[in-house]
Amino acid sequence: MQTISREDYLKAILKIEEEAGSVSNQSLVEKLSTRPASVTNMLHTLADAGWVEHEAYKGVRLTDSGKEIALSTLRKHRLWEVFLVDKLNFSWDEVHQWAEDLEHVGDEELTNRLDAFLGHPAFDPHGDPIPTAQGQWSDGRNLIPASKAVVGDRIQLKGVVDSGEAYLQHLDRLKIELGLILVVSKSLDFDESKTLIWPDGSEASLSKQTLQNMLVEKLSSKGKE
Amino acid sequence: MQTISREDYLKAILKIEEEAGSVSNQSLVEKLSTRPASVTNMLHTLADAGWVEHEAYKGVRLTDSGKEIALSTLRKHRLWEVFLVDKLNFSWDEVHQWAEDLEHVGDEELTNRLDAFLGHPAFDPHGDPIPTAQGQWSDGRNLIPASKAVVGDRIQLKGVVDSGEAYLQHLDRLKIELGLILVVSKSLDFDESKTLIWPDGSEASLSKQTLQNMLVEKLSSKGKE
DNA sequence: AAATTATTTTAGGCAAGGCTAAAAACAAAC
DNA sequence: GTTTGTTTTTAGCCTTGCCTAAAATAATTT
Repeated sequence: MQTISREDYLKAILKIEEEAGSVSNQSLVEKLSTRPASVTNMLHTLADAGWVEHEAYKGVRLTDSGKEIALSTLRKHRLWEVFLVDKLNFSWDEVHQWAEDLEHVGDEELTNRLDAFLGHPAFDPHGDPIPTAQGQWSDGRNLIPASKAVVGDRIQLKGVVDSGEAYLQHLDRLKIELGLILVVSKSLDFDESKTLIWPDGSEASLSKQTLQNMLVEKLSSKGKE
Repeated sequence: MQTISREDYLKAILKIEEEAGSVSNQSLVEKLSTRPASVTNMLHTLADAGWVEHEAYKGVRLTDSGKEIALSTLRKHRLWEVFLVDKLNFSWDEVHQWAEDLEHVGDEELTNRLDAFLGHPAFDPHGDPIPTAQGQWSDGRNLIPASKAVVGDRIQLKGVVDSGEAYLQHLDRLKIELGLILVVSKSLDFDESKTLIWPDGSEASLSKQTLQNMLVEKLSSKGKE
């Protein structure tokens, strides 16, 4: 049976698998701020439930059913983060703790409705991808928020993170639309804004906020290919 | 320290105090679907924390600090119910279980932002009043949703539950505004709609949805006082 | 290879909060 | 005012998930 603690462990294992490839007990101790004995304990529980495969002294791997739970939990976490930022106007750095609680609430149905209500966002407020209901990472494996592009990059707009009305109107006024290719010409550290060059040669500076919402693909750097 | 279980007990005690005046262990056994020994146990815990006064064999009463926690929990519960119904389009009978979980998430700040996001609703989807941030029951002790009025009632609009744009425009089109006095002339069981008479003699039928959002005061029944 | 260090597991406790079964206290009925 | 029945409490046990301390196993160094 699923508990808060078990979901937390599965989510942590998933993340470490992504980041590091293999999952040691030590890595879980660090990620979860707990003790080695607690980890060993819980890994037995998770293995008994069929959510991980665990060989003593050899590390863990998620099973298919374990991965499903972990992805669903991560999905809920990131959707709730979007809710807290987009709807309740929290800043992106204030939301993690509450999302940590909210991720354990709701079933598939509630999560899908929340997803729809938020406009099917592809990334959370930190730019991390939100798994789909089918447990896929958003297809844009090659897409990044424009906020992560660097000077010199040629980027093409492939989607938006938040499809709220106000934001789309904002893009309209800037003459930004899907498929548009831009070049990053300047990047300001202090407010994380960037200056972009349009195909017609005009320039404009976009805020961090705006850039985070633009889902872009990096094209070959000074492309004339 | 506050836990989920303790908040559940405090909320249950508050409700029983409202409904029955005094709170027996037996009433808590029923309300919480638990066992007598568990109740006695928890009452000791709550008394030690200073949230209730408990004399053996004599029942419990909330202290001021206990009441504060209970009201805050109830407030969160009802606000989340409004969220689930108004924003995620659940029906009013589907939301209780999830609200039961959500009520334990978030602090004062988050709750107040949720409240603002929802338009400071005064009643939850079941017509139960939502305590304010100050722990007051919404002042309208004498106000009810129009959906609870019966045929023959003269009712006066004193407020709206949800102040969303779309709903207010809907009221406009019906020529309904604050202070208007209406008489209930007919009530249909199958869809819970009601026919109302305007002061000028015109009639119209309002949906359950619309009625639930109208906060009215019952005036003396055929009033010519 | 042997020794040292780091990691993982076992063993045994602890707190929260549930439970059953039995005892104690109150309430009602004769 | 006993007796009977209901409610509450006590006593003792269970599960989850955390902990420390010590033992066992890997990994690294010499």
